[in-house]
Amino acid sequence: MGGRLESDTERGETVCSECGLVVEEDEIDRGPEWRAFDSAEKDEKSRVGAPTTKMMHDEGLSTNIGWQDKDAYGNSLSSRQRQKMQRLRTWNERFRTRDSKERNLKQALGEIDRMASALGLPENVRETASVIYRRALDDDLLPGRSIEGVATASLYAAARQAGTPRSLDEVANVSRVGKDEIARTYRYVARELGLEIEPADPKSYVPRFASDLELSDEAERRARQLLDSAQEAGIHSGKSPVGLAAAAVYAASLLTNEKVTQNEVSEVADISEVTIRNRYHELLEAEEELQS
DNA sequence: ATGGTTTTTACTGCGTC
DNA sequence: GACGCGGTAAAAACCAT
Repeated sequence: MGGRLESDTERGETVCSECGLVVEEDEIDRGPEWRAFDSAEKDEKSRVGAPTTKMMHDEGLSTNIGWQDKDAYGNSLSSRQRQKMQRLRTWNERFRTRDSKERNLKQALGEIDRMASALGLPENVRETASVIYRRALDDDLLPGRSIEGVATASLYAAARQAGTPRSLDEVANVSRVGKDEIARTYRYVARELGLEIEPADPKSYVPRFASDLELSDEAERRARQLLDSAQEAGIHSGKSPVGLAAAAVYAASLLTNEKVTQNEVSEVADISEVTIRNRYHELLEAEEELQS
């Protein structure tokens, strides 16, 4: 290896290929664009650019103590000096990993906060999310995964645990990683941490949808009731909870004469109208059978 | 990878305002 | 004519194997 200077055009940096020293950087600002003026734009911009994090937070510029017990002239060290060096090595290693974790955490918590407020999630959810993230970090679940990904997964998990779930799509919309990675990371983290993850209860979506549509409490109650009957009838397996919830809300709006259109429901629930139709038929059937 | 299931997309027809 | 709604077929996404 020659230690040449290489221009990394993708990152806009000129770095020494051997030691990783960055000679010039930030010729290009490739940070994400945070501002979006309408929802279409939001979709585009929220995904701009990969997270900056390189494998080592300091990009390999921190101190390393050589493993050979030689001094600067190549002479061997006395055993007393060797012990000293050994101690230095372990301490250096400790400090390095410690503040690497700290930076990691700092960035992750920032992201969690950002996403949580974009999704309108309350304080306690953010706290749960940070706890989950911390545990993931302590259990060394991070290597091989992006900070952003794990942070998003933590938030997703926290929201579900708190009974105020957000769908994968919603979460993916405010995250800088795609939803497949979020799903994968979430599964992994949940398994490794032994998180209890009952499938999301459709009812937990109802309040949010109802209030987005400005429906009465009565309608909201009705929707819950519909979902209870559905559960009795066992219409539950395999169908998406969000779809069920959306259908229940729609049906309830009909039953209480507060007409909202299928289209409106599909908007706030992020579910297709067809699915609403199919589900709400099933819901009404189930309820009728329950009467007899 | 595969096959079965669910969801989405796109299109069509009907009634109403 | 646009809108809300219902149905259908085919494509796509999802999930367990």
